[in-house]
Amino acid sequence: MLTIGSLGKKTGTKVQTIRYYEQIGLMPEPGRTEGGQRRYGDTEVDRLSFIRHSRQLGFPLEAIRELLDLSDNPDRSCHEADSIARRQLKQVELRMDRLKALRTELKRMIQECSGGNTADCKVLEVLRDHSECLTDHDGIGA
Amino acid sequence: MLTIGSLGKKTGTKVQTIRYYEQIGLMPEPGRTEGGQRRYGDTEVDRLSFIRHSRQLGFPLEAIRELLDLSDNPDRSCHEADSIARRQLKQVELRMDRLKALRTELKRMIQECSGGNTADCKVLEVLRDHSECLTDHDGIGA
DNA sequence: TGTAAATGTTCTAGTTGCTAGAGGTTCAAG
DNA sequence: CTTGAACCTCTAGCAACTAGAACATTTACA
Repeated sequence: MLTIGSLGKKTGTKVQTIRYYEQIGLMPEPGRTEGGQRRYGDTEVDRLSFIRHSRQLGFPLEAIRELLDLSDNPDRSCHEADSIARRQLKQVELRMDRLKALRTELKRMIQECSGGNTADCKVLEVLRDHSECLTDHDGIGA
Repeated sequence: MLTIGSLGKKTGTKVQTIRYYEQIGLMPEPGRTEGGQRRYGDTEVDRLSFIRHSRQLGFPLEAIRELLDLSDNPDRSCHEADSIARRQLKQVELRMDRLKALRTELKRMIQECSGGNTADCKVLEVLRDHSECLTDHDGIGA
């Protein structure tokens, strides 16, 4: 039986985060000691590992909730899990494309820095001049 | 003189977002009509364009605040702007590296999907098996 | 057995960068 | 002069946590 702290260490999760997952129903309410402290077993270690690994792959918590659901019903079709993963891959590729464009522009900006004073700073100039760039209005690499 | 709506259209910014920037002191308080509606001039168009363009390049609002500050003081050194940009480039490259790793793992996952039922779904299996991956504990492509 | 340190508890509020809605006012066109 | 679009303020919500206050429990060691 593990304390919340050791579970955290085992899975690379902060204690507060584990409690947060419990609060939003992603982790089950665990057993408690007489004094009211949480105690965890192997099932919980596995579940939390699954969650953390999925998070590291960028899956949003709602997608993880679906995946856990699929995982709990072994007779359902694999296609659903597959399509969730595909959706996630699309997201990742989209973000990569955006970041690539950003990197290019940032590099250009930096290369042109004269090192003088800000009055003729290329960095600020590029930032000011909106027209030069591919005006991707809902931009940001979110 | 522009209304907040036309300023928004000109710069690709939602009205609420402009008010939010004002609230956090990134945009100045503009003049008002007798009825209390905001009216903007060219200065504000420029400033907001600068902000939006910087956001599209992924700069956090705090960095933009610094950049605007530099921009307002033309006698200060360009190096500060340069180093902010460099910091930002580092962030972008870090995120790209992470996303690249994620993409690889996601692709592998998807390719191995058998299409059967979830009991032997590779996607779920990979997600369950934490050991296979480069355990990047504070991971996420944030 | 006593006690102190480490770890646990709940609750609330903050983070970033917006976005949405309620409920009301002003403005510009016809 | 009316109508309807666009404005106003204010509050709350989103994701996915993180941090802190104020207190309780557990564990290790003397």
